[in-house]
Amino acid sequence: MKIGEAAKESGVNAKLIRHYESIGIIPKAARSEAGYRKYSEADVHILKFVKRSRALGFSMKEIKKLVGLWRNKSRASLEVKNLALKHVEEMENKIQELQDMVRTLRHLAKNCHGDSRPDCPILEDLATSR
Amino acid sequence: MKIGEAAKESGVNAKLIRHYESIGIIPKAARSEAGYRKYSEADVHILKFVKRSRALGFSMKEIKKLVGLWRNKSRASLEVKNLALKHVEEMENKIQELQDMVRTLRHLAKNCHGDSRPDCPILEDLATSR
DNA sequence: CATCCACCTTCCAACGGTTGGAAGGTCAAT
DNA sequence: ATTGACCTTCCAACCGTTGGAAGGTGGATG
Repeated sequence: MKIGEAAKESGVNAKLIRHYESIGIIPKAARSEAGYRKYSEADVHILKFVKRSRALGFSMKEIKKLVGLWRNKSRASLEVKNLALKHVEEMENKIQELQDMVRTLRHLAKNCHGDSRPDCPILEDLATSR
Repeated sequence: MKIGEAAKESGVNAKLIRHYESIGIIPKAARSEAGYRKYSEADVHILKFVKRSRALGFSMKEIKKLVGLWRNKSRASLEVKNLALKHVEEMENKIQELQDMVRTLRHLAKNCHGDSRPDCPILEDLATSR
């Protein structure tokens, strides 16, 4: 399988596949005589694994670990679970941050006329030191 | 006021102040004879405005607009309000995304022993095409 | 006056994750 | 023989921030 087909199969862009290889997320692909990268079904499987991990918000660093754990059949599930829960915690912190911002901005926007007049509580807030 | 003092006053790092100037977020600072940037209280005020806007999650592009609107006394509050509400909407989308990921991962983690055994529903999920 | 230190200057590069382009090689079909 | 679809590598961009290197300036000390 050449990279284009592996891309189609896995749903991961060919460019991105090369990138993942270059940063060591996935193993270096075997090469054909002409120098083309060759992929097996197992390789495609890894790519799908990476894609799914990205969709769950893991960083590339975390994914590197996850791929390692996945391929190591003697891993402890504790390690995976801790990685996942740490990630969940980070996402929850991010959510909290965003919600705070949304709350503040919604409040400010509610008190803003939103017409052709220039006075605007949003700008007033931004311009105020706290 | 030199850049260090302006940084302390505004809470914006000196390095970041230069960066903001270079990308046109804030006007080019006046210079002393030796070439040092000089800042007024008004400049510090702009820096605080930018800082506060960042804290509310606005992108630099949006902040550029906001600074422009703030300094333009004949602006319409509608424009500011729309900018703010568009930003709120984006943040709410992001929150939704994150919540979906958290929900999925929490569910997977709950079914994971989290001990020394290797079998792990989290990895199984990641390895499954959908 | 010399020296020291804290400050300032510019320029260049890195982080993460992805995407784009340029310039060129390879392979199959027309 | 030429086209066109694919592949290769390398380099740069996005965003916002931070870091370092290499050098100039200002004011206080010895």
